[in-house]
Amino acid sequence: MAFTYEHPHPAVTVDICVFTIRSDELKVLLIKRALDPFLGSWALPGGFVGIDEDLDAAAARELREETGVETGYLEQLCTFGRVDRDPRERVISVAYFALIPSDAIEIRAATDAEGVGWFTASELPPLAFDHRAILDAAFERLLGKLQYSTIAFQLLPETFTMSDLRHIYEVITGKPVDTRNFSKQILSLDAIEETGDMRRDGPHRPAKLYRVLERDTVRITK
Amino acid sequence: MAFTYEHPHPAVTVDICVFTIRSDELKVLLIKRALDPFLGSWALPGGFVGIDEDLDAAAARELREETGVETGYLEQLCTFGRVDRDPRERVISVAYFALIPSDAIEIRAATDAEGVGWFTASELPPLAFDHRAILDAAFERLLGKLQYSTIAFQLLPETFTMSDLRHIYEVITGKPVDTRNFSKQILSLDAIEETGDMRRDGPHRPAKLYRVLERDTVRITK
DNA sequence: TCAAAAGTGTTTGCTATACACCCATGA
DNA sequence: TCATGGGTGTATAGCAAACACTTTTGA
Repeated sequence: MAFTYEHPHPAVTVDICVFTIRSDELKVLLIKRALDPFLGSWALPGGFVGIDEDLDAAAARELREETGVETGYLEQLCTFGRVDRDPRERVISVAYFALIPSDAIEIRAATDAEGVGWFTASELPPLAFDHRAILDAAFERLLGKLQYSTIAFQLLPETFTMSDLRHIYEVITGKPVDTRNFSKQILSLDAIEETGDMRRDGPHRPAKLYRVLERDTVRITK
Repeated sequence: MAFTYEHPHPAVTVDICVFTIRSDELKVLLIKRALDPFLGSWALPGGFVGIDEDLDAAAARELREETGVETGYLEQLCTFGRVDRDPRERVISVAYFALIPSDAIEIRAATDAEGVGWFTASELPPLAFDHRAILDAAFERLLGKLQYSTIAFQLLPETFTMSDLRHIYEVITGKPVDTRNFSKQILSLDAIEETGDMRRDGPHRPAKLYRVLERDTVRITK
């Protein structure tokens, strides 16, 4: 089957930067390319946008196919369209930025089977196409939004401690965060509530468990 | 001539939200459509991306063709790709956001000749396609960046007074701005300098003229 | 001399930061 | 009882906001 147009049309793809926190590190989902060009290279998950598929839907589909995560935070990042970014044909890629809770990753992507892997954000392998530039833009967005929105909550499991949350900030910014100021500031947002339960996990005082009030809303706080 | 692909390809366009300040109002550039669909409707300037043309270059070309402005501030806004946004075929549009100084508009677009017009941002006519949503997103971006960057300077002519600059803020936000706090705040950015000249334009004390130090850089200030 | 906009400092309140000790538990 | 991380309050500094009068000019 062939599709013919009067004027040349570029191909349009979505590429998704999927972040999560695991083992005290910010992780990025990459897949190993099974086709030329860049066969064998690591790359962002993504693919062609269906001709009858919305952009967001295409990104959500790819996210689901690669991680098994149905929902999760997804926002459009920006569009990369340099003429020479793909050696095959003109490809314009709409990049997305996704965050998923650390406990939501299904086995498919969590195991390194089938050329899918989670990489520490600061230790990435060489990437195919301009995917390194896309990831850099995504990380910058993440770092920015951390400061003025509730975006970090998207990385939390159902219940969590104040330390878990503080840890997310510390891991992403790479800087220690003052515990007293942090909990004051977070609690003043009225965005989380105590579950009433505690977590006991070591030779120390148990930690209060919290849950996020509006799980699927990211609020601007400043 | 025809172009054939194995899989269906969408068309890709750029649409540009061009803002300027004139007559104490925020103005938006619109063009009257000369073709179906939406023949006779007002729409954002824009058009198809050349198969060998970068996205930014396509946006700059459209800006030049419609306003006669060679440079000017241009940034990618976001990409609109709803399946049904164009009744003809699948069209994905990369939206851009442009600011031009109030004195830089060439006659071509400044006169209402050939179905090109500057509209007050708060009094827009019905627009073709999803262009109203694109403009809303652009205005939101403008309002946001006004607060934490030097983006407003892009709307200034070569030399200007402190009142001119304050006026830009007042027109865009719709709120009065305190003159004393404003000049303190602006001067502390070290982004403008006095030219040494004054502007005398009425029965009142003359105003100092300033110029922007780095005309083509937008700096994040917070 | 009057009307109109330009220019300029200080006070106040709030937000952000710095900082240290006791608590509850498991081993 | 000791080591470990959890939990909490206060004092200070820096930034943002409120606020009014004098200056210079053209008519």
